[in-house]
Amino acid sequence: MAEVTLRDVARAAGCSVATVSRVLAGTRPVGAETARAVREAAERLGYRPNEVARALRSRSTGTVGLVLPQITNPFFPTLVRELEHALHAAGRAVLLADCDDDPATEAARIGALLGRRVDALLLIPVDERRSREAVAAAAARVPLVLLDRGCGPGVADSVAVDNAAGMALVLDHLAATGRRRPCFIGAAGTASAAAERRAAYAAGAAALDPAAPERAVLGDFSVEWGRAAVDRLWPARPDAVVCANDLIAAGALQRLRQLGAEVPGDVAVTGFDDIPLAGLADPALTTVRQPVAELAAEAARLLVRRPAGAPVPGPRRPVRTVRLAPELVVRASSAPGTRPTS
Amino acid sequence: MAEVTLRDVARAAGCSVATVSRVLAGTRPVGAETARAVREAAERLGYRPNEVARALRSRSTGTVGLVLPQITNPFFPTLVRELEHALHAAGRAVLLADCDDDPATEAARIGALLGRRVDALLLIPVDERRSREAVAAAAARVPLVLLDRGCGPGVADSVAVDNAAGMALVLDHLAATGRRRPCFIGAAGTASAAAERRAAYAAGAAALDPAAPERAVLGDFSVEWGRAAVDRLWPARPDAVVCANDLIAAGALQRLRQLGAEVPGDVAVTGFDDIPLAGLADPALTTVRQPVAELAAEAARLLVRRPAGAPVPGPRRPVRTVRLAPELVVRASSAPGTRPTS
DNA sequence: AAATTTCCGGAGAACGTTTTCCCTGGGTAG
DNA sequence: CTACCCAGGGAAAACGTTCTCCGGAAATTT
Repeated sequence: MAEVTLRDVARAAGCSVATVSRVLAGTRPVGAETARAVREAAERLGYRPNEVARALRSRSTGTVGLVLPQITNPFFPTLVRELEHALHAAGRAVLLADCDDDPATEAARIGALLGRRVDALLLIPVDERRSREAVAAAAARVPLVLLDRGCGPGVADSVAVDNAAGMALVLDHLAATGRRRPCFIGAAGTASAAAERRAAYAAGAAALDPAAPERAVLGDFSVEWGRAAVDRLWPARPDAVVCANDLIAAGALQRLRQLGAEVPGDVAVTGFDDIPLAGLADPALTTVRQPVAELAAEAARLLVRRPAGAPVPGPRRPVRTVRLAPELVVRASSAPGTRPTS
Repeated sequence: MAEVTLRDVARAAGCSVATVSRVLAGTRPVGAETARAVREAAERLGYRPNEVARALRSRSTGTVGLVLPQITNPFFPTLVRELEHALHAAGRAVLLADCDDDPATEAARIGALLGRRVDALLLIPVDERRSREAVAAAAARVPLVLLDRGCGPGVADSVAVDNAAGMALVLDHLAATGRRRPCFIGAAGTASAAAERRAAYAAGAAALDPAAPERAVLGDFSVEWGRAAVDRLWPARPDAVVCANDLIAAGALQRLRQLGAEVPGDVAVTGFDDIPLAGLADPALTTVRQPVAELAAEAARLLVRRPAGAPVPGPRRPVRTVRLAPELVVRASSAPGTRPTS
């Protein structure tokens, strides 16, 4: 009653467990009549295979660990959603681990997931440097794909948006709409997204006008920092504030308006990521949309397409890195200045 | 190399697998010297117990399924975070399932989780009615706690905020700050939160002024609906717009300002849930904060505190329902009207 | 001193699958 | 007619734990 097993089905169908297993798994041809009887019995008894036993025997749990820094970071939920769907479509369940933005908990969670014998790990590292050791160790035991952020060269396969291209889109757009004195509010961390975006801004701004002084301040990826940064930058009267992500941009927008600046009249503001908040801000935020669904699909593909054989073939297999193209989403916050250099 | 098992440790320590198991699990006293040898061997070989085998034998996976309607609903991430931490602290891993707001996928996901032999389910039902069947079936097989939303009476244990109390807090606050002509933007769904909040509003508004006409419109829990609803309500010139959640409130706020209404001068706006967006809106949103951490802790407690014995004792065990008190968070959007009934 | 209990340790049976053998019977090729 | 092969089926060995017996030695009681 409590638990219908293969034995019960076999007994009811009048054959052996082996046969039942073969019918249900379709691993070997079975006589038509027997197959019918088995299926009928399984149906009638309400047989549900025990995934745990299956996992033990076949050495594969059909489970993927998803490790992220902080689920409350508004960029992650949509990513998690896409990943969950992509993986479920591939018949894999998702074990979720939230690291509270702390490398130590991250290492602990990774360890716990490995103990649970996940087939693979999908991981957004907390910190480029301090996550490296745990990530490398995990990658040696199980297929692992890094998402959104890198973790040092050659550590593991990774999928991320092309941050440089995204930043270039922003700068081109601003230049095309007549902005000449941009500034940048970035994040100081070693997280690769932070580094790549600020490097791309620096490169792009220099290309636009080599003579212009580069105005950039660095903090973290938060609304608070966006507000604070504006206080530092506004006195220089930039005509565009380029932010390293949407949260910063939201904070900047808020503070600019408090200071009496008109957006986009006096100053344009741009973000990065296109989190749901971006469309809701007032004015709505021009930003760079990450191709979240493609990111997820690509990550799932990398996980599954691990060539058969040992889970981790050679000591130094080639690491695959996928970069996806972002898309510029132009909204009100960067509309051409209605109030020219008056 | 690939996999260190109890056998290996036993061989290295010169004893039997049974002894090793006992030492490591501490289930029975073992000689001091043997224990030391075992621990040393386990440490040296880097033994990590295989949770799958353990699960098969002990009929408990140490795993909890977390089923939610849509992880992208901004109220859920913080809840997920707290749940993940609470469960991890109890030594349980979290299997995540996103239902895409569809009862059919919800049923499928529940089935998949049961196949994976989760020890328990934590579930936020998609729909009060259409989720009932699947939820009841699941509750018959494994401990199940409903979160945030109910699913019909007597189906399963549940934990949620006291929506009526929250709505009362809002109405009291509005009355105390001189608002006299409130209106309500609610959600029509059968989700229990929607129903409870609109009932509580109706009750509270009638209590304040039995003669006042009740102005309420119903849609869904979205920003778009908030915007649309304002177009319907604003002509009546309410001095307060009470919204069934923060998303609606955000939309209402936006539209009101587009229409030239001053918030909070002309009209106060309130939300519900206190999602991160609430503090970021302009003006910041007065709302009802759900005690998310307590909700999570209580849910975890209910799951674990299932009395030993059969997972589901009687055919009709008493259902426990926990209601937690919310807290009013007063922000700018409901500051006392600076522009009286001029 | 004998009888009983306590303590420590091992052998081995589960747990529910999958998979490797092996067997049997009937068909086909030589 | 012999030899071989193939399809269909069963017995049983894994997978890595936990846990129930059981046995012997030491400690305690009678």
